[in-house]
Amino acid sequence: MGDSNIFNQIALKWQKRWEDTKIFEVKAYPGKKKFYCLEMYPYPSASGLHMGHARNYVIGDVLARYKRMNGYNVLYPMGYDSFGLPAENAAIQAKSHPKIFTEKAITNFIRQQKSLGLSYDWTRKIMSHSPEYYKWDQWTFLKMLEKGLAYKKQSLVNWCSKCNTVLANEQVTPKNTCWRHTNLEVESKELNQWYLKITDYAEQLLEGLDKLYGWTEEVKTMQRNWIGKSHGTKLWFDVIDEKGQKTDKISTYTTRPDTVYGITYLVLAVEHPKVIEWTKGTEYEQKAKDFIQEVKKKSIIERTAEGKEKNGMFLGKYFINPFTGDKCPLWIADYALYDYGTGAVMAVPAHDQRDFEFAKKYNLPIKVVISPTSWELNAERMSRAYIDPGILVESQDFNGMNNKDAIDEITNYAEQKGWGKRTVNYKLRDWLISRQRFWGCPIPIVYCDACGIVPVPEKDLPVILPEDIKFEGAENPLTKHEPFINTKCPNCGKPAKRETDTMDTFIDSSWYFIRYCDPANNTKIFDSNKVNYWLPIDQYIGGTEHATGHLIYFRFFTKFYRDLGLLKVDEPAVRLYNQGMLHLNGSVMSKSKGNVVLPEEVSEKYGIDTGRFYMMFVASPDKDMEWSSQGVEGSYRFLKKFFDLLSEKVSSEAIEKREESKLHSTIKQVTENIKAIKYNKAIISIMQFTNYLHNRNSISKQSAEALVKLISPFTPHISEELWEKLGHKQTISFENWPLHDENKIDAETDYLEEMLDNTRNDIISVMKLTNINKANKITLFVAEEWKYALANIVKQTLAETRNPKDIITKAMQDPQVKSKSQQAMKLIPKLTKESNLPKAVASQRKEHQVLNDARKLLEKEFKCTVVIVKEQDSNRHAKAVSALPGKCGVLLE
RNA sequence: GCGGGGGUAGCAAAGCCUGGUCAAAUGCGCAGGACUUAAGAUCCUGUCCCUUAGUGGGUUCGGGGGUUCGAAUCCCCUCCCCCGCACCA
Repeated sequence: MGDSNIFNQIALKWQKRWEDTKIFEVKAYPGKKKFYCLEMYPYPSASGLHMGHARNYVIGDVLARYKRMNGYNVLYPMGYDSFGLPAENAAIQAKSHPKIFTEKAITNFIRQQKSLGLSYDWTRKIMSHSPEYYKWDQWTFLKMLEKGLAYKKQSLVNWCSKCNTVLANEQVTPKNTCWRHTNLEVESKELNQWYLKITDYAEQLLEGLDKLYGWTEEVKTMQRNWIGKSHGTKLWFDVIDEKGQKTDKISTYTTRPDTVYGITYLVLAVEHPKVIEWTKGTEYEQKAKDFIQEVKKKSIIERTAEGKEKNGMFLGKYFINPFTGDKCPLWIADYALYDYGTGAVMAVPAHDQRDFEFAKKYNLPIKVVISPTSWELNAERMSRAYIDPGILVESQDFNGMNNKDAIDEITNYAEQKGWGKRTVNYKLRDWLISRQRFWGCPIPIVYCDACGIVPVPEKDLPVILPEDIKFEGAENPLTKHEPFINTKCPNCGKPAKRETDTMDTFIDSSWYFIRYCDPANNTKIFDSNKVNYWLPIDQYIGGTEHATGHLIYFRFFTKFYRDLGLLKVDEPAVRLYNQGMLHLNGSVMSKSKGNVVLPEEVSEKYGIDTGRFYMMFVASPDKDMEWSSQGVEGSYRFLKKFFDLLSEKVSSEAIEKREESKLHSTIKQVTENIKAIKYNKAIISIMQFTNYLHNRNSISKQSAEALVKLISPFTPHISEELWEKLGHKQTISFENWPLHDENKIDAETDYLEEMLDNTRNDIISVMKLTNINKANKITLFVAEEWKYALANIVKQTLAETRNPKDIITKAMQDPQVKSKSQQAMKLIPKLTKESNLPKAVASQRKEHQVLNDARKLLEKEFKCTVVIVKEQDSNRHAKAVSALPGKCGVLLE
């Protein structure tokens, strides 16, 4: 391989310098404005990172660099989500230790990330597999235990046979597969596991969403759905035996208490404990067991997909509907979910589609209690449930009531009678955190025959994951590691056994962003002062795929620490940015698909700045984009042009007015667009200004310096180099961001410059056409433009009225203006914006001035006399027209 | 079904919030030209259609309708694509 690219050499030079001078290391600095910019920390995969990952990091890096230049104390850290299965599986295969794989991968990640020029404060690096970090996972767990938020229970759980562990609800895909093995369905197992009571925070997690103004609606909606709050009513019914004796109670949850008079049966989920209880010793016992078996064989998706055929079975029991006194049958059915509500459903077949289908299949009665206003429902002839609003019928005292009102009224009535109670229900479930795997944070619990479940005392933390382990098969080697398992009960000192399950790795990522604020603290989880200074995260960047997992968990943890009094914020991140995916050859770039572009390739060929620039330029960072090697070439061409221009063509002359005007509007646009993370637009402004300067073949020092600053967040290495070439000794990274001066932006000047350019081109064209290469005199015919006519109208109208709309109308009535309405209207906003008369006049005056300037410039350029006459000066105009074919605006003499 | 995001010239992608300066930025691609022995690189010009030295005219922003002096932009209807949730009682 030959010499690497010049940009690459520059990149290496500056990366080394940044590292040597430690310029990106930060400290909490109370009183100084801060900005916390964070990308979701990665799992350090052995395959390293490709440009798709790089895109994500560059989005944050650009912002971090921009904020630094705006005087913010910027916290921009990186770390590794380094517990987890891939490393463990690799270790199993190689009969080695996951730590070895993990740390090797991390080393590689760091090397790659540094090569991207990311301005992280590397001293804050955290790795969740280090005992210094996971000690505080354990500490947090103990705190939760203390507060009653961690508990152990026997329950049906999701089990992935490939991962050989249980999974949280959030880790099961909608297709009911494991998130890591998307073609393997998860199984259901009944296990005794540790849970975190995230449901205690359901309401806060829901309400907090309204405060997250910097989150997309998409993610907030997903979280709302996931939390799944609904208002309803709990109703309980007396259960009777065949003789009519009351034997038990059953409670149900409904959002439709207005339909209680239409209940004709009740179904329980198969998991409901009452099923076994009630059928015990009856003729239904075996049948029920078989039915449950049958249902459990099916996957959750088979059971719960909408439209699936519903199956059920009568339980041989009845209940009394207290509203009507009717005796109705109790069933079990596969469509009832044990997880939701109370695990039992009061069935109203006339007004619920699922109940309707079930009733039809098993010939259960259908009773209409809500009637549409304009026609009559006939229970026998219904082909589907009636779920629209209507008027109550067959509902005793509530007959005739609008069903919406009846929801409230009937609930009141039920509460009065003691039959039911208003409740709020959530779909959110508690978080199952036990994992039957080795490579995770040990759960700090000891089981003692005498004392039961005993937490490891805080002083004994961390419970360390042993290094001398042997993998045999896929099983967690901790279960056979005697020195780990065998311990003494912290309570009574007798021999006891340690919990061998480890925690879900999402625990690690639930608070890592807090630890960054105080990463090396070994006396407590973090220092509150430091954390209160840095939090909340001002800009969080990561994929939408975490919407209902990590992004809920980290909010939960934040609220928990807040309740412990450790920090003050309610929400971890006020702004969340979801980046788009990078594609190659039409599909998402990924190692497993084999369609990756590596940062190394890009660096070698073009320098990494080119890659950064290209990715930020092609599309808005939140949109998916396609990698195109030709596109990268284009960016490279531009950067070379940019680099040459600023290295060689910087002049010492004072900045010209027009250049200054363009410079200031460029500063304005770039700044606004970076702020809004519309980097693509910011870059385009930079390109346009650069191209403008390039055509003029010179650039003032003022523009040069501003331009280098403006581009520096995107192409930091090249920018440092140019900054140095411009004679600066300090890094550009902390230079003041350029400010634009609105007064220097002069649209009028820009417009007139364009006009001058056109005129110049006209003259050249005419010269060519007439074979004249030098004219002594050039006469320009400038149209007595509609502008003046319009300005007059505006002036007049303004004198009469102050309503811009009137002006427009009046202008349209003027035949002269109307004929050129399209062009004429272009000027209207300018003139009417502030409805102020002097401005209209001023703009008129200015035009004359500039025409004069134009004349001078043209005279200089063409070395001749230039005469400007109004087009209406018809003599001269006629002469011009006759001198050349067509209508002529330029006459050469 | 519910919720979210989209459909713009050969391709990618701006513009839409705040209607007029929009035949619509920018990049890629393509065509022509300059330079060169040549290729590459670089630079210039063009790139919806017709016409022009410049101007100008015509038809465009998924489809249809409306509001307006004026619509890619606002409103209504409709078609298509993507993504989340989904028998949640």
